[in-house]
Amino acid sequence: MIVATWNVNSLTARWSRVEEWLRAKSPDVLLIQETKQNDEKYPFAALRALGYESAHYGQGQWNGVAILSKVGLSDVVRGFGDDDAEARFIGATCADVRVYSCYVPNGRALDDPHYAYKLAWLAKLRDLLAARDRDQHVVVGGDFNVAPSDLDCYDPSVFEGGTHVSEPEREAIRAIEATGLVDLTRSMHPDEANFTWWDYRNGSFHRGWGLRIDLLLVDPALRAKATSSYVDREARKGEKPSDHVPVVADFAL
DNA sequence: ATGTCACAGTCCCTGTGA
Repeated sequence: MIVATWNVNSLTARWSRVEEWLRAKSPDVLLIQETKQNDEKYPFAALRALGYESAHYGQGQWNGVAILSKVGLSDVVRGFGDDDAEARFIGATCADVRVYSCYVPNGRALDDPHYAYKLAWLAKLRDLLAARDRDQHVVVGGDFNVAPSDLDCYDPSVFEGGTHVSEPEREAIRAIEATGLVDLTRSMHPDEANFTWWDYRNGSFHRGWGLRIDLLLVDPALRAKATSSYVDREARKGEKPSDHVPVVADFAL
């Protein structure tokens, strides 16, 4: 079973790239972040024609997360069941694997209220995962907006005093992993940076100024069944790319 | 370090978010 996660930075703007990528890679499950659409605009029918059922938690202008599946889609949950109005979290069961698509808040700056919101959001995610059914495989994928270690950042000195690399953010990721989850890309490629995002500005992609902030966290038993994983940096090239690229994994289920 | 992209509304430019 092939599972991927991709922050598309507007499914409206990215539709032709997403359609092309789905045809080329044919993942069984794709976790999408930043659809920036409501349900009325979401391409349910076009995705069905490609063989995918969809669950979407949309918000219109900002955020928006989705789960696409060729292998079943049931028990959908949207959000954490609290009063958070931002559409950043959706879960479903696909082929007996519990999957979650996460769009973690950016944080903006360490002294910005959005940073406290980010840490609180990550704590809510940890609590949900700590209470999960341990008999079921789980994939927690998405844009975490945190580079878990210095290897995941092209130049940590540039980010000193900023978000994405701060110790509280990294501790929040470790706390999520401590519920019994493995960072799949890092586990399978311990020495490669494997950046997943490059700023649109400054020619960052061609200069190699990237971060690894898009993650697939899986339970150890599922990690043992992983046969391959890769970051599809080809998706950052060509016409109208997202600033993020897909992270893909194959499991022998 | 900020050279871009996407969005909505003020609507062909500007403010906001990333």
